[in-house]
Amino acid sequence: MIQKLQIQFDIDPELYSKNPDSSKLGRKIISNSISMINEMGFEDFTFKKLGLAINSPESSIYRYFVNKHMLLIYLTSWYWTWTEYRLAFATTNVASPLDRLDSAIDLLTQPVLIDDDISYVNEIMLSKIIFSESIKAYHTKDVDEENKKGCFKAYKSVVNRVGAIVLEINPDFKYPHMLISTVIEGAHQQKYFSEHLPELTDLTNEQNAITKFYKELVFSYLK
Amino acid sequence: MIQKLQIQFDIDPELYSKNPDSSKLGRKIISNSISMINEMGFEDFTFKKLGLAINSPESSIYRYFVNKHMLLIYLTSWYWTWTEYRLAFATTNVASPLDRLDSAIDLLTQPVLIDDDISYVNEIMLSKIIFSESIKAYHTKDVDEENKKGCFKAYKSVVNRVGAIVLEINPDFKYPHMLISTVIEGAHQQKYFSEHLPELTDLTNEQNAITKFYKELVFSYLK
DNA sequence: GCAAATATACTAGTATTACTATCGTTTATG
DNA sequence: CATAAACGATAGTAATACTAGTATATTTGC
Repeated sequence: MIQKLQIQFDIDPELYSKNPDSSKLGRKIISNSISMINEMGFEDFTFKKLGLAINSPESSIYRYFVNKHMLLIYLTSWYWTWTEYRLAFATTNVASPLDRLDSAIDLLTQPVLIDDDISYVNEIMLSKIIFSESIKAYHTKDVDEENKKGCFKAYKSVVNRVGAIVLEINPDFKYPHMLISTVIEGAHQQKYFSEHLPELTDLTNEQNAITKFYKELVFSYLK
Repeated sequence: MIQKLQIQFDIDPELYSKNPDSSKLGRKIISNSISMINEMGFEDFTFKKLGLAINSPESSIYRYFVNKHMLLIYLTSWYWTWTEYRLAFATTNVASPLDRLDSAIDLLTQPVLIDDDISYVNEIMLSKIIFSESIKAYHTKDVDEENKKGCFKAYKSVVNRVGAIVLEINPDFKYPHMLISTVIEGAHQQKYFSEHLPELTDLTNEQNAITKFYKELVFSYLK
């Protein structure tokens, strides 16, 4: 029998009170919160509703995360840790940095379409959450504190890794991090705009217009 | 005696319950909310606190705005209406579309530094709010409804106007709105990152790195 | 296989937020 | 100067975001 390899990440213990990966309830919290946030949006999602859905009291969920905001940070960290793994996989053994950057932009600007993991984390839904809600993870009054605790380490690491490819292509380039964070955040926003404020984008019939736009933008700048 | 011209905008009546510009209390609500949101951030700002600050009961503020979110939308609309006016002023009688786009990017990527209006709206503080909090005006579960009501008309109009300059430079360009909304939102975010998550940017000693970055990005793409 | 530790369930309760309602008084305006 | 509109004062509600305490399972270590 073929056993699919289950990806295991060590998420920084600062991000939770009790490791959700260490118990049945914890895993239920993660998988159900992903589908619930996806359905109703982060604002309408509450620990009370989650508790109802998994038949556990609110107070039990608080043992894992001090609040729903830390849960969102946990989910985003999981996503970026996983994405760095995907990036490494997609770019090793590719000699040309231009090709590697091209693959990286594909990964960063498109939501996940297939869930090839068999864990309790649905990666398609998680990536949707990242595209539509991740900005709420760091755009709050507590950013500085949370940043000190390392809440955004995984995201910064991804930006760094792709920024390094940019520097391989053009070692004198002054703004590698700005460029990559503009692409990532821009792609998330353009996707959101296309669904809710289409006048701020340019919807066409072509597939992957957002990816195409950011590739042209990046490569014309780097040449 | 020289009387400075006071700029008057008609803000869409859909955005308020009672026009704050029509009464003393209304103007106090606007000017005090701008300084309070600036000081404590939008999340910590409440109508109760505002009421205390201006010595009026919460319930009186609700007569002007159904909630604090609509007040934020009012403020952003005011800003974008004013910015379109500034754009028009900065670009009329400039023949070259390249020069006009250059001026437009200056306006869109830099916070306001001088308040030359003598009204109850402090434009320096308002522009700071736009840079740091405006994303919260449209990144909510109620976007679609609010969009239908016209809450984001002023913003879309600015994106359109600058997008039109892009098309003058390159009539075949496919993504004028994407490009401009990327610049605007990107500049806001990079400013925020530089203050809270500097690893996502490239802070240098140079002045106006963000403006420089987006100008290079845009003009290299359009050529 | 059983005691000790740990995890979870159940219930209750608090502070704050985001409103809504009512009514009396002040202020503007024709 | 009457009358409508605006504002102030007070009270109250539902929901959210927690915290506390105690009872009951479940795991684990010997």
